[in-house]
Amino acid sequence: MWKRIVLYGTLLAAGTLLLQWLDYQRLVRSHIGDVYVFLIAGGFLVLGVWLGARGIARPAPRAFDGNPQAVAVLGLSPRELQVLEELLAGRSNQEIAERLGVSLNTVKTHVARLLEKLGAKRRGDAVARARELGIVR
Amino acid sequence: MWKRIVLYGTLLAAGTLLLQWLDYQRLVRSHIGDVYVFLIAGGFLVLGVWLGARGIARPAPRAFDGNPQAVAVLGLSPRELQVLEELLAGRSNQEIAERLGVSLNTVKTHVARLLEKLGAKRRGDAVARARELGIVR
DNA sequence: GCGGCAATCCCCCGAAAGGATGATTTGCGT
DNA sequence: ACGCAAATCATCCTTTCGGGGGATTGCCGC
Repeated sequence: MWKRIVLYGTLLAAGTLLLQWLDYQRLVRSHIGDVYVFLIAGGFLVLGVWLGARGIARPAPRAFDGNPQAVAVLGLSPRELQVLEELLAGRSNQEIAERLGVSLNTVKTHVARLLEKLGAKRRGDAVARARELGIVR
Repeated sequence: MWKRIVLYGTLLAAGTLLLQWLDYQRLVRSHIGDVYVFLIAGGFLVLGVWLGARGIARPAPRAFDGNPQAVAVLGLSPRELQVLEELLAGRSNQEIAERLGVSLNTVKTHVARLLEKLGAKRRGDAVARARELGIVR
């Protein structure tokens, strides 16, 4: 983050210096000054396009943060989120139990709580809702 | 497309006129001219950011095709694809039967064929695989 | 016309999933 | 020290899924 700010700041400084230089040139030969004005405008336009493309377009492809807001509102515990990931992968309760190193009964209670917290009647339903809420990808 | 070109052209022309005016002002009161230079640079920078954000970032959210290749290779029938969509939504066999206007048994056979064609043991597994293959979103 | 295929429906049965509770342990904040 | 939430495991019971058959209809290509 700071790296990018420094980068952009440097670019701005460079652009400013360029402007100063161009301004000087323009004062010396004032007849062709309009050319430099266009160069300045074009240069900053290109710079802006570049910044916009990689700065603003970055968050456009949807950053999957796991949507902490929704998680907090629903009151999903860390363990339940883990189980939710397993559900997303289409695993059975038994598989989840083995992968998480807990008993089948424990997985069943976690799944049951996920179902009620997400307002779902089936595990597939829970996955679909979680995806809509942006909790999982 | 032409609409946008005309729009951008108009914006450029307006910016040029602004530049001309600012240039005149600068010549009159040459001491505060640097302020205008910064305004010009900033204005075009903002314009460029705007253009870059909505022009270049446009093709980023790529279209979803449904991956006909994978469907053909797996030999998935149209009806099976319909059922697959229902599975993605997390619906039960009974719900799917009602929504598609067929019997529960029919849905079960469709699901069973989807499972074997997708190499899945559970419906959730089938959904996960179909998503990986790009058949569904 | 016959073979193949998609789509439809049926039955049986075992396995998986879900609902309803209850209980224990552990860590965390007041 | 106490209360609370999370995590854990359990039991009993019902519903849903999935696997194994089998069967019919309609359409398409050879």
